Amino acid sequence: MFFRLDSNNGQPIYEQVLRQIKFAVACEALRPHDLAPSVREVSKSLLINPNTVTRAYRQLQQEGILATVRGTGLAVTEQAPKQCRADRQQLVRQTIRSALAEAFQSGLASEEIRKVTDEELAALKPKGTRASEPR
Amino acid sequence: MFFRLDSNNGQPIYEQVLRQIKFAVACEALRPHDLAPSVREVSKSLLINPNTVTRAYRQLQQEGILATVRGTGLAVTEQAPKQCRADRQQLVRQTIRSALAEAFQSGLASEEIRKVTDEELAALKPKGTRASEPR
Amino acid sequence: MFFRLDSNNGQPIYEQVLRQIKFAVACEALRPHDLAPSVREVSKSLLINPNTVTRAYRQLQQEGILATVRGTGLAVTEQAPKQCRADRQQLVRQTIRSALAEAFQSGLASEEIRKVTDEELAALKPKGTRASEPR
Amino acid sequence: MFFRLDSNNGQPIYEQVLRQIKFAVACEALRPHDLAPSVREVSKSLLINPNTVTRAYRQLQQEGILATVRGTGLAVTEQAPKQCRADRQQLVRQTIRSALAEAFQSGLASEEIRKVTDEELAALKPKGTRASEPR
DNA sequence: GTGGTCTAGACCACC
DNA sequence: GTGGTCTAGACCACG
Repeated sequence: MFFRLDSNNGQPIYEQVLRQIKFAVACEALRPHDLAPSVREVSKSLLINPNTVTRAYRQLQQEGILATVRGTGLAVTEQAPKQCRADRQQLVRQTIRSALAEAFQSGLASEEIRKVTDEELAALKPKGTRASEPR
Repeated sequence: MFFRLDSNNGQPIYEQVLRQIKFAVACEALRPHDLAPSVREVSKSLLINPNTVTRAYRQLQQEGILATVRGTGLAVTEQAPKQCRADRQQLVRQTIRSALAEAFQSGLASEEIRKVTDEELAALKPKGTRASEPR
Repeated sequence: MFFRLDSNNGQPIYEQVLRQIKFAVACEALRPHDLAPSVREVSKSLLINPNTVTRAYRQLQQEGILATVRGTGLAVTEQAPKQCRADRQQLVRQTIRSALAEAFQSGLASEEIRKVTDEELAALKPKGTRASEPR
Repeated sequence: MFFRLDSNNGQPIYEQVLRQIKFAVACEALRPHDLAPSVREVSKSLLINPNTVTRAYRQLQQEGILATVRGTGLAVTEQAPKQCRADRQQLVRQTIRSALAEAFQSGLASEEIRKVTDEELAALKPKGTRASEPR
């Protein structure tokens, strides 16, 4: 597994791990009955404490994304893909909504917000589009 | 003063107070040499701890938005309006940027992000159409 | 608060804490908007690690029983009482069900199970009834 | 052999195996001097790790239920039937006792517990009425 | 004072 | 090897 941590962007590490697992499930990099990478493995490769990984995994269990197979590891559940895809949708929507609401509340007209959003989107796009360019 | 607190939306209370002062300055509800409402007044009307207000005011002093007038209170500085307007711009931009970046990073295509953004903006508009009225 | 820990009965400590909070809510010893005893307080009085308490409290938050009031503590939610009462019912039922199922599966006739259950209930009763006897 | 595993119901697999052997002895499906099914056989038919079966068998030897017959396998001992029947009794009793105790401790009156127990027993009965048939 | 996060390292049961 | 629990102690932001 190839995790990346953005340390110090305000997001707790355990949550970054959690999201990346969900993301992997959403893109079918992890499928039902697959084992998630072991706690020790993740903690070693990311140079973080096993407890931090455990915390992410525990929450994933509570959400029904992972389930323990004793002595074996944590397996992706059958329902996980559906749930993770839904999650991603909702998460993104929520984030955008609150950002826009904040912008709005701070007194900007919606046209201005729109303009800013378009600019930022344009600034972001290149990185993602380049992927389909010939190398 | 016309403050509103969204308790528990993740934003620290002191920061909400801070922003609203800045906002008031940006839209000229507070002008240079006006006195900011007293700590006591704010804390009583918002039912929050005076320390919290103090903290917001302290930071506003550090940023040069407010300045003490001995024996009188905290007054808005001459440079404050310019600074607050700039701040507002930058803050909003930053917030939107990171929200979009997060959306992007979570694997959505920029068209999808665009769509979601437009929907959310439309949902927000009704309440705030007033913002585009002539001033 | 007067918590009791049955150490070494197999139940994790964090879960015992969790249950006792739920129980307190169910009996209205803790009501909505009350603050749960602080992490440090509980950990000191039970001689357990703060993290263990934190874990219980975190789960109570996830279940919507408690909610953080920042810088203040963890408050019982409005919905908590209903939820805790339901929980208790369901928990007990589930425990009994699986015990009986196990008994059944191990080859006992239901009359035998019935007999054993009655005996055990009788053995348990005195402790609870004695409380209303004169001392 | 007619084993069934409830994976992930909280009971260790090795213990489920162990119990089912004991059960087989208790109901005379396995009699003294019979050979217990081989580790290989069991592990293959239940799709579990041979070590897990070995562990169950090791404990059965320690309890004197099984004994090695060199070059042949593990045979049921003479004393086994008596012991297994006693075990079963005690196990069931213990399970029921702790379930009831938990129910009690969680604040229910014994009448309520009684009611719940009866309901659950009734719900269980249909499947197992056979248990009261003459043998 | 409050909770939230993280690290370090221990011990356990299970496979 | 796996996860689960617990301890000890640190640092942070918030009120």
